[in-house]
Amino acid sequence: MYEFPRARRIRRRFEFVRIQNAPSARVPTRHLLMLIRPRDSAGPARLGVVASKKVGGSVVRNRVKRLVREAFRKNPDTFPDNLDVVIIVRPGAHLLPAGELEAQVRQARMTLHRRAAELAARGPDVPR
RNA sequence: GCAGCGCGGCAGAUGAUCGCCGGUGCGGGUCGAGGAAGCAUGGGCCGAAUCGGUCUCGCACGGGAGGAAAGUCCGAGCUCCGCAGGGCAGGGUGCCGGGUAACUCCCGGUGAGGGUAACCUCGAGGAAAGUGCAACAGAGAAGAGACCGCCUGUUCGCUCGCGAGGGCCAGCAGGUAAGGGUGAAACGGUGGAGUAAGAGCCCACCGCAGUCUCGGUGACGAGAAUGGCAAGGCAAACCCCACCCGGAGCAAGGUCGCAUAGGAAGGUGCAGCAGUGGACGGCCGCUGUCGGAGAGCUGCCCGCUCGAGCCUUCGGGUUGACUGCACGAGGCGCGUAGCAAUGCGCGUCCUAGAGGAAUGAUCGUCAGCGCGGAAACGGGCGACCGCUCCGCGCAACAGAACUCGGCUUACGAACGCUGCGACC
RNA sequence: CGGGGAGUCGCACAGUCCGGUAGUGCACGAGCUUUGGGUGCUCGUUGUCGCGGGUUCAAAUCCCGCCUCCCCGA
Repeated sequence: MYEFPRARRIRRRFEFVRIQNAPSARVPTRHLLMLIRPRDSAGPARLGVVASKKVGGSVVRNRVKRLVREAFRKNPDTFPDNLDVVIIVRPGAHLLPAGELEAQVRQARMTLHRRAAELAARGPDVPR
């Protein structure tokens, strides 16, 4: 149930670039910035995490990315199907107490679903 | 308790649940090869077992970051390019001996320097091969120098004295490196003797130099007699001497797949002669020779080889997969040689391979350290310490990207040693 | 991951090879010129030479070790 296989990750550079340059919607939280865009083919939501060097050294970046993936994995109902999500990590996220990052992800659930419904109504492939 | 020094080792352990990565095995799907049996029967249809590939899914088993994985500062392995020969550049290293695949590394020693000590630091060859540099200050900065001073002679003047003669100021000629002053540095140091004043001119001690003897593989050390001061500083200035060094890097390189198409612009160079073959000429091919831009010999030159194209810019395509890629100068244990670094022998183990990039998350339990508190217990003459329990806090630096050997930098607790202080 | 380059007044750069004085332009401040501003002229201020060691009498410069930033790549 709570899985995170390769099929649910964004793994190509051009995919990252396309989502970041032309996102369909942006959902911010205090320490994260989520960019979403409809998937090319149907399926569950896919995730890609971006952590720049502003966030910290390689140890800090890897740790934050793991925490974000864990939050994505444990809350599959937060992210609607047929979406690509790129989460950009903001500096300071690694200093949060345990569980706080996951709480931020859960808080974004309503917004994500509303935006996804708007996109479905507007029709596919309408970049913002 | 405070301050400091050092070295090798460690880098929390364990359980549950949910994940990630790759490996092995089994099973399902898929693709390919295969062709049994059957149907039909001159070419066909249908396609089981079995084998292999690949991705995907499921299950099981066992594995999954570091001492620095970091900085990329050295050295190697490995790969490709280059390699007839000679010369010149260029770079690196620099006490001695040993270790090593190699090193700018390590170990042991010598010398110099620092510290009360534990201990630490050193690019530590050559300045009598040559060239160069030393601002400012100072009289003088390299085999120099007389500014003040000291001393002698002499001239003029003044002055004391009855006189012989003396004193002072200034000039001139000379002696003098002891004193002052300048400087980072002033051509041995201290003391004595000596002198008009002085001076290694002479003497003692110290320093220095080459010689001899002894010890040591050697750097060097110890001693002896001699010389009689001559050789100043800087080579992380050029340099000399000795030794070493091709260039690039796993985005190296290899295999497969996909795609584009011999594109455009600019610059620059050239093809002659003779022989011969295609029956002959044009034309083409081959051989020889003259000329020849350029290319190669990964810095340059000589020299050699090739030689009709070469150079620059723009434009176009692919932005995949596998391999290299993990058994190695390998780890651990024991023995052995050695002061040690390390070598040798035997046994044993297989121990990460990702690719927007795995090794994680949550919750317990037990350890570790610090602070505070507590009744009892144990040790000590005592200051006090230990043990137990409770609460709170802390738990660093940091993430493999071809692989090793070092160096450097970052960092937690413990351990050993040195000095000082307080208390008993 | 690998290869290369640069750090000097507030800004942009010289000086570094071959060691002794840190300089130029803009900016800034003051004065003159103008009714005032601008322009022009004169004068002036401003530096841990990225950081820490070492060599030297003396270091921006020579040597070593760090830090930050930038560029390149099949």
